[in-house]
Amino acid sequence: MQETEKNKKQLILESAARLFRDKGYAATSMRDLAQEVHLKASSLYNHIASKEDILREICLGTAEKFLLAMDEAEKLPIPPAGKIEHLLRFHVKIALQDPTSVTSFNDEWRHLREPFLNGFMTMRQDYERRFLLLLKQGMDTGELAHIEPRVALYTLFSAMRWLYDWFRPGKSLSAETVETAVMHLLMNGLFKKGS
Amino acid sequence: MQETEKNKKQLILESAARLFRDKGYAATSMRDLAQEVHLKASSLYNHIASKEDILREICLGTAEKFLLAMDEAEKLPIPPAGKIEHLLRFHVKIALQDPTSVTSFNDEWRHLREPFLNGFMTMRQDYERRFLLLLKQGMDTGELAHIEPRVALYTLFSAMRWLYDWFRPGKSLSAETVETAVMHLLMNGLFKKGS
DNA sequence: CCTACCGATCGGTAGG
DNA sequence: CCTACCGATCGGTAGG
Repeated sequence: MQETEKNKKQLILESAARLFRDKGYAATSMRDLAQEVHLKASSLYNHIASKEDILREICLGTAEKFLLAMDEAEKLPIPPAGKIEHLLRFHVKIALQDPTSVTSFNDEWRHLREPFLNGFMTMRQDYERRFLLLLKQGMDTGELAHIEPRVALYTLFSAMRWLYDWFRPGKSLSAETVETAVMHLLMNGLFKKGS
Repeated sequence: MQETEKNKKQLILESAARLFRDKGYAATSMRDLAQEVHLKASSLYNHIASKEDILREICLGTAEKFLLAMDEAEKLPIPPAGKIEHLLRFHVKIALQDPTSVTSFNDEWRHLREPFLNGFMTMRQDYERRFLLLLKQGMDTGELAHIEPRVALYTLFSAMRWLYDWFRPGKSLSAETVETAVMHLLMNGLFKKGS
């Protein structure tokens, strides 16, 4: 059945994303993954073409989500700084919603081989280029501080990585608390404001 | 000879740190490493006890460097916010000086097994606990903005990770430019100051 | 420091 | 979806 076929594949992709985040792509065996979804290793190949194929679907799927958010942000009828804030909040939200896929996207994409590696890097560069443009525009309008734009870009992206890698919202730190605190730190800095 | 013995081991550790950063610990084979230092795989074992032993030396050695910097910072005759700035500048500096070891420290430590895993985590937690205390003190004195301290801690640490992972200072981005820009962004935020 | 080799495990296939 | 199995590669050892 098409239906179950699809659900099983989705389950495999989700289990793989979790294993890749927890142990890393290279340290995750197809036998680990098979056990997770209650199959023998050989049966996985009825649903996916190869181990790399799984990583490819996760990485390209996540890249598409980021690019869609960028499309949306660019269309907003607000100044550049607002678009950037919108995107950074998206980074926080996706980190809390789908942390496993985003960790593969961030940390494991280097295990892709050509031609997928190139396709992935092209998407990533496109996102970075457009984000960089928004940063420069925000600096030109005077909304944003004049900080070397590439350094700002990578520092902002990097600042979220603990959210993907291992953080899980819980009783002691809620999703709201985290979003508020992260945004405040990145937008206004650690030092108390005042001129 | 003791002298050459030591140099060779140091060379192995440095080559391993570079391979672990570029390919990951699990994807780096002892044969990869042997080739890098012009030996056969079996000869590596005259210098090191095991693959995990290499990772352990890198991770614990780096942890010690961070703890030494913390000792220093705590002794400075300045307010807490200054100590934090001092430590963050240390994070930038070590990222530019020894990026390979710090990447293993950050990304590959999870491949350690007991009892080393526990020893490593204890050192890391000690560093985080002391950094957290400085943050809280800085907020109490009114120097630092009131941001959820643990979120601030992990966001600050995470913000540097692109420096370790893949950045190399060069003609287009010098070490000075990077340090200035990163510190400005973290201390004062992306938005232009002004009340 | 090397040659020769070990058992274990890897991703993946054949065939039903 | 499974059993049975493949060649390749893994970390590491024996012995010199």
